[in-house]
Amino acid sequence: MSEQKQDHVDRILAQWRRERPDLDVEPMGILGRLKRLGTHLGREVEAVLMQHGLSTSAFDVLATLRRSGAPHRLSPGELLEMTMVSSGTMTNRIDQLEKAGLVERIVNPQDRRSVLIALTKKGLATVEEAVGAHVANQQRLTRNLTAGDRAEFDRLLKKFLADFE
Amino acid sequence: MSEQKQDHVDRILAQWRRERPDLDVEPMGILGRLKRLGTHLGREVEAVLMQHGLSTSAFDVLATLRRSGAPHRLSPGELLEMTMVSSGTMTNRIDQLEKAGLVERIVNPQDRRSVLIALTKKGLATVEEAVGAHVANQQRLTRNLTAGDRAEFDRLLKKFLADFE
DNA sequence: GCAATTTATCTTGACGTCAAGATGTCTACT
DNA sequence: AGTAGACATCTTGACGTCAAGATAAATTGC
Repeated sequence: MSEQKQDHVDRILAQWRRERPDLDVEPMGILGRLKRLGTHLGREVEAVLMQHGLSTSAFDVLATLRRSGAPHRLSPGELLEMTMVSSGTMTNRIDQLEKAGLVERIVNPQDRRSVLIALTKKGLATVEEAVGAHVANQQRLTRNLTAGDRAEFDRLLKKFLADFE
Repeated sequence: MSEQKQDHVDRILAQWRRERPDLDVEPMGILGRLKRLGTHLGREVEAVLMQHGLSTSAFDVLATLRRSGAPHRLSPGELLEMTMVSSGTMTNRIDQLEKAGLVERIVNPQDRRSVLIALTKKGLATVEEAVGAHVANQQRLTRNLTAGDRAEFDRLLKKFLADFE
């Protein structure tokens, strides 16, 4: 019972059912909602991080370094493994953060092919502040789901995600 | 019971719990999985559309025109309402599709500020073919979820999405 | 009718991303 | 030692996106 009101995606599906009744659009509903939700959430997250002078990309790198624990140093390759981006993208992110004085490249005397990316004092202070606001924002964004909804949603996301990683 | 194995996001959360036990990271798990899943799904979708010579962006516009029904014409403004992108992005998408001969701009004699974007014969043929492959791909991507999972997942997505639109 | 406002689309410049390949370094084997 | 291959990072060029503002046309109010 208590079918929710027709939303944007329902209208899209209704158009397809009228125009192409041969297609099974149930998966399209799920994937369409997932994509729209991701876009909305991404924008909400970005808005808060921007108040701390960070893009989502920049925050991702700083947060990865921070949660790796002291001394807050990882190689570009290690950062790459944790962030689903290409090597070129990571190089670019590190360049920007270095220009902003939030990380520094430290040569690795053991292996001169590689470098270590280290949080600077300023980078650590910035990410510590930003992560608090970010987590509070994430709580705000999920507060309209009940505890049961959140648990069930997370279970389904984890199961679905497991198909791809 | 039957807790699933630790995944990438679980490892991130474990790091945060060790480094910042003061933070409540439950929402971060949900939002993190949602983002990663969206990235994976986006790449899978793109791969199939590329086989038909289309980017996801291009397909979105062609599909919006197709499902609007004959004569498959909408103004840029109408396309904008349905696609969550900025006006500059839509102009660029239409430019690319026009160059490729998949749509054409038709002047609107009623209102010379606006134009109508129409699927060409080639555009219609392309999207009809692509949408079949796309829907089949979406079924493949969701086939590891049970019917019950899919219904529940869709319910939660719809409820969550409603907060933002 | 005419000016001010609103509407619809397009332009510009900046940013983040990727794939492909270049560069420099290390390792293993001869 | 020397060389072939593997490895780690960076460079390049193309693409899609956005915010902000430009342009042009329609509408409203006087």
